[in-house]
Amino acid sequence: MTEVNIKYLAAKLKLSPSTVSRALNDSYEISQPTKDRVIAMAKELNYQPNPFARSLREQKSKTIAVIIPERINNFFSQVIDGIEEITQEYGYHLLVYSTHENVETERKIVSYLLNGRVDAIVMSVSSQTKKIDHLETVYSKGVPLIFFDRICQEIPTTKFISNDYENGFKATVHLIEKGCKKIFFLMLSKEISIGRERLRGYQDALKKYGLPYEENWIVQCSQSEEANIKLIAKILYGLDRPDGILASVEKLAIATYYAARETKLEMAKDFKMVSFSNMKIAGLLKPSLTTISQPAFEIGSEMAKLLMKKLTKPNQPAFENKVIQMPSQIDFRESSN
Amino acid sequence: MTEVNIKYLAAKLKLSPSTVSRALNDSYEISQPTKDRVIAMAKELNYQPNPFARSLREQKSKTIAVIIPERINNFFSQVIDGIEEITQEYGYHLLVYSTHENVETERKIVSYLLNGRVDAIVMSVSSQTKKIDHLETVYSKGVPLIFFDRICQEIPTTKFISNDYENGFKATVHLIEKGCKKIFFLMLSKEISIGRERLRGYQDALKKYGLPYEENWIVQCSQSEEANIKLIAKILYGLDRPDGILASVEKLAIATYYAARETKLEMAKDFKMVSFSNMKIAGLLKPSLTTISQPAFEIGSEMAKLLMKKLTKPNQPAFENKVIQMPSQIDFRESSN
DNA sequence: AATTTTGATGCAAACGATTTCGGGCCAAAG
DNA sequence: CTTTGGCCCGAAATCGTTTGCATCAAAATT
Repeated sequence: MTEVNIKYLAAKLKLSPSTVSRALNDSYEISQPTKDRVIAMAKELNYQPNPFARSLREQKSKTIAVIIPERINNFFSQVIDGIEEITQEYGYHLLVYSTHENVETERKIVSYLLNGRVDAIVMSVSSQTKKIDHLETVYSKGVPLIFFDRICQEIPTTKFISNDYENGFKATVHLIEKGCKKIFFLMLSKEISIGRERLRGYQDALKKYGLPYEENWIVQCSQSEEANIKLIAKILYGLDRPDGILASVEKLAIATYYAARETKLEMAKDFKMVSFSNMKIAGLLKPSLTTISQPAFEIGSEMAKLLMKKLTKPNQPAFENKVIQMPSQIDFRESSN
Repeated sequence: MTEVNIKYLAAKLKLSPSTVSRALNDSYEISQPTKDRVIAMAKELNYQPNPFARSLREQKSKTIAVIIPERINNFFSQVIDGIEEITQEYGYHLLVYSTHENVETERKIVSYLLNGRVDAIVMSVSSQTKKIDHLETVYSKGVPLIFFDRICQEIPTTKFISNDYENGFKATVHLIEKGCKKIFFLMLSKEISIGRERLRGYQDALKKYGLPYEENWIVQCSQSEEANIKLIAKILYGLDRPDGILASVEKLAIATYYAARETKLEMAKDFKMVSFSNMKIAGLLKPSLTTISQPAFEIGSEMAKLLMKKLTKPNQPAFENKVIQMPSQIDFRESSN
């Protein structure tokens, strides 16, 4: 298929393969006239270097793996757009995997990547991830690793999140100021870091305002959209029903819309809601949704910048063990008014 | 980094590398006891074959490129989910690229993939793609190629779309039956195939019902969200304003919501709208949106099945030059009622 | 004039896997 | 007793690049 390789070029030019290679890589050892000849011929024959031969030799792939829990989610799409924006400039490629919030899938994907297929991994862990030995393996193998959003605190590397604690706090205060007394907190799973931080903010806000709260106001939802709707509907039907809801992830806010519709309760009037979400059309919903949205694109591009620095410059140290917070934005809309 | 390779295994086992390779590939030439020993040792040392060495030798990468015009779009996300569902079973990897509707980016991406980096390409062309020599190059190089949604008719390969003509027709008829007399058609670009088919359906429906239509009812929008909103708002303000709108892509429907808001017109009452869209929450908008949604996941998985058949079985013929239509679904909601 | 330096290029060995070829060995068949 | 053929295995070539080292002429130095 790809007939034209370095050897072929060399034969055509009556040079040795090594000279051709060096000329193409602009080595100082090659004279300008020769370089020009080689480059001209390469262009003419439309020579494209074989990436595998190069990767094999150089022990690097110019490829980065991005692992996300789900694809149908604006936040993750925006993050990947941000990553791509930077990596494309450097000629890096992106292998994208979705775990579908499944740990087993996550483990399998990660295991595929331990053999040098990628130069680095950027990931957001699944909501079911509890045991983290597979992530420790990645780290111990020396594969550069960055976490974002759903981070894994135990691995000593750089992590990117937004100011979740602060926003959990602010959102809760906002609901309190709007008169809510019984604010429920919807979360996907206790495992995920992000949920925990947002929860802390929520709890501290209640505490600060001297509001009591019950253990069962913290609602653990599942992966099943239907089950979540049922669960939330049941809560909205309940005697002890909330007058405020803080949804820690977008999909639970959506489920709440459907649950409200089922129970014939009117959001904003019968109960108020704020959600963490990067949905673009939050303003078009009925009622429009008050959101806390993360700087997704920037998180992606910042991660990529860090990666490119490490991968393209010599003698770079390992990623520092630190958490970088990027500020979220709150947009107040009808659902909490 | 990755110390454990075939040579190392061979040394450990006091066998030759070739025997180890054969044992791992379950060759008939190797005795069962030897195979067992090798496999046990490989597992113990957690041997992972080097993908580049293998790709170099075998001239295949077990990687597929997916090129889409934008990431922040449920349709494309679902298609990729569908592709991944199948390819993951076969151990294939997905390189995902977004062109951001930019032809130049598309050309660049495509050129990266001509050197054997991927075993096949699945793509939806950008709305700006007019000249198609870069796609012809892909085809002539023999890289298996499948188009979907935004297809390129000129390349003789298999394409997947939904029944766009039919649905353009049906949607228009629906609007007519709801009493619309002046139905405008919003499209991104004349270049994209998908828009043209939908447009044909629209035109034929008008013709069938004996409704007149003006050339300027077909509105060419751009990539800029703001510009589109302004343009649509201007149309809604106009003397000759529509009482019905058919949006050929989701983002134009969204723009119409904002335009309506700006002009203080009430969708559904002052004008009706139907849109092609795979948005999950169309039902939660205000007013809820009547949509024609494509079987995105199935389109993805069907494409992947075809690909896997070609790539994993010997002596498979090239993809047939045909268009496969998968039926869309219309969901009637408030916006057209 | 003899030697060293420099500049430009070629040779050959990697990188890690697969595979062709061929070599023993042993049992069954001629 | 020779031949055939299956079975098990190893040596070495191969895929396309990059790179340490060798080469070799011309220029510079002593």
